[in-house]
Amino acid sequence: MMKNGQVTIKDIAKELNVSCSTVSRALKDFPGISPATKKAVTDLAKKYNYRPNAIALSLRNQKTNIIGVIIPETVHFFFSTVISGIEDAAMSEGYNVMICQSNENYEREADSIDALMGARVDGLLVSISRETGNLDHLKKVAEEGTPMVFFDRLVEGMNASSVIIDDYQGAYDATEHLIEQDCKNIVHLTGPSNLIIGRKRKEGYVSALEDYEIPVKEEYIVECREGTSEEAEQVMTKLVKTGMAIDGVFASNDVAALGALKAVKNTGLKIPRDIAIIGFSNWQFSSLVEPGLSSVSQPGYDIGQQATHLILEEINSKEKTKSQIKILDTELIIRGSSKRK
Amino acid sequence: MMKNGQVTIKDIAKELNVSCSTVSRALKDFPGISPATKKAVTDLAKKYNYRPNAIALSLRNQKTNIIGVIIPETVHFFFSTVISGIEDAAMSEGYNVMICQSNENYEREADSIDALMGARVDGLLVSISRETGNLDHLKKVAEEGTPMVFFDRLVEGMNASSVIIDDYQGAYDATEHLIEQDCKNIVHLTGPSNLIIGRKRKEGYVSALEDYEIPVKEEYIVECREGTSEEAEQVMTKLVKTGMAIDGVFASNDVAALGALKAVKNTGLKIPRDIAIIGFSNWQFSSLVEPGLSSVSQPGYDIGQQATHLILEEINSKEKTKSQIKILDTELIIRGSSKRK
DNA sequence: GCCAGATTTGCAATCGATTGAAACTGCCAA
DNA sequence: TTGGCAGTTTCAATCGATTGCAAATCTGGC
Repeated sequence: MMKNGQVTIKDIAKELNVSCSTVSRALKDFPGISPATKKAVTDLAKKYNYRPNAIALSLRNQKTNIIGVIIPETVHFFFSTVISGIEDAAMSEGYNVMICQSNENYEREADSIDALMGARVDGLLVSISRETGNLDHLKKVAEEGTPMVFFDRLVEGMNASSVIIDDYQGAYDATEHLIEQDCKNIVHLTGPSNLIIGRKRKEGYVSALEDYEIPVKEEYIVECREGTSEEAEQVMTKLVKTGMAIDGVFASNDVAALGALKAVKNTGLKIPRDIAIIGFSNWQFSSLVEPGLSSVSQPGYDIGQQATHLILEEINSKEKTKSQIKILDTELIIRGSSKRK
Repeated sequence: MMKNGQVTIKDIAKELNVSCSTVSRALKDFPGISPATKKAVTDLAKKYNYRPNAIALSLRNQKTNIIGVIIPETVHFFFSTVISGIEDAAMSEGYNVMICQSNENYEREADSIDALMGARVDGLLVSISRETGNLDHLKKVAEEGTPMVFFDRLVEGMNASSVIIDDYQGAYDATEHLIEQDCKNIVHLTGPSNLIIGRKRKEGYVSALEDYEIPVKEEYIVECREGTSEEAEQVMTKLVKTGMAIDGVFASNDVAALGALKAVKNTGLKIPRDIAIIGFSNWQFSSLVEPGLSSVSQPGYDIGQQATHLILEEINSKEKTKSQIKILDTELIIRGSSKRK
């Protein structure tokens, strides 16, 4: 009966009057241990519920079997699916996951990376915060030779593997879908303009219009800086009241799309008959509102899995692997808010 | 310029031709180090971005500064807010967090606990899976002296601290609110009956009716087994069509409440005038639907914070602390779906 | 020139597990 | 009696940081 802490090899060795080496080898099925000793050791280990001390192993092997994750916010549905994918992939390969959320804050992101590096994680999966402009903290990681893979948010200026969504294509598909529903005057509600994903989505929107020879007008592209439903509702209400021709809305996220949906409803116009609406990200609520909100689904779970596979590959290969960018496809989810035909 | 891994005290010692002890003491501002040596050491440490190896410290101090978390699923909004609370509280006290999701699976829960114990976490925060009946894996943890705190899901038969929600009171408040809005015939849509939280909510509903001397009728209590919006919509539509008097709905979760909301709308009845509706959990979408869905908010973030504070208390106290159960209050969130006055 | 006393630094053990090399134990044969 | 050879087991070093205690170095005074 022990009172304090978990048993160690030493405890077992002492009780059996053998050396630590013998216990270690007995547990590992090494040759050169007599069957009697082996049985005594394994029995006692089982009785005391012996677990190898991962800390000691980490120190010796210079390998922690821990993957560090830096993520903007765990409470976003999308990110929580990513975490789920990371978790599953890591666990099935015998790795644990240490998660730090940056709360979209640069300071905290840098501190978290420091903490994870101090913990000697074998690799880092990073989705940088919106605020992050300075890349020094990331460059240090690379210099010190710790593998790093970015997900969801591409970082320019770092030669590292990344797993991202094809935001451009997703936006193109969404816009094309509206065009196919006979929309000719499509508003694009963008997110904050400093994120690459926002720019890519705008590009997709523009390209689709151009390919269908629909003029791109600046006044149809409106920024929703805060990302709240209320903001989008106000913006959209204002647009409708100007009297400009509008028969479609492509919002760069579902929250904004929902705001637009409310605004349109309130003005008495019918969805999708008068104005068709589509969002981006396929949030949980998107299927639940009335009418169901069309959206572009991002495979968060897949992103997590693929990013984890990439980092494990880098961790397990001796020489430096060539960095690669995986671009995952989005999926168009069509619901009532945009289906006219 | 190093090519491989992070610098250690040894590297610095070698470069300056002093011993490891000296470097260690210089970095820790120990007395008895000459100013010149101290400066040389700290300068070099800074230059090489030296970070103490947490693994080595953990081994020596028998303390990892890591908190292990077992959670059913990270993708549930509620749980992700809990994680956020845990993360913030832990980080502010210098702890890291290792998260494993059980996916509501007993085997995986047991494996995860083993992994975390192997990693020698200083304490465990656990929300057990729905499947978990056998408590052996948890009892082992307790025997080995690792502090453990349960959250959200109470575990009967373990003498451990817990942080939970007052489901009974939340349900009581919701029902009382409907009564105060002059509802006299209140339907209760329950979740699957095997969860404790479901039973507690039903009890709250019944108590409120009794306290206001409203007869409790069995046909007004309907189970929604699957927990989907569609199921609730069907159930509710059927109920309304029977012609029984209904002027209020208390659903034990927001998804069911939303289904009821759709059903009522489709029958042409007005919300909240004809039928008032309130749900439970205050999901993200609840504020976004039309009309806004009243609900009972569960303080997930607070649960995470409080659970973390409890576990840190246990970790930092020498003698065994008395286990305590914290019951956090829910908050009634009143929106359009139930506000008649 | 030498020693006391003060200042500064190094040695060695520790934490738990692993592993190459060395050592020990039987046992049989020469 | 001893050499040799398996079959077992132990020794000692390692990983990185810390720390009590010992040792080295320096300073100044006589």
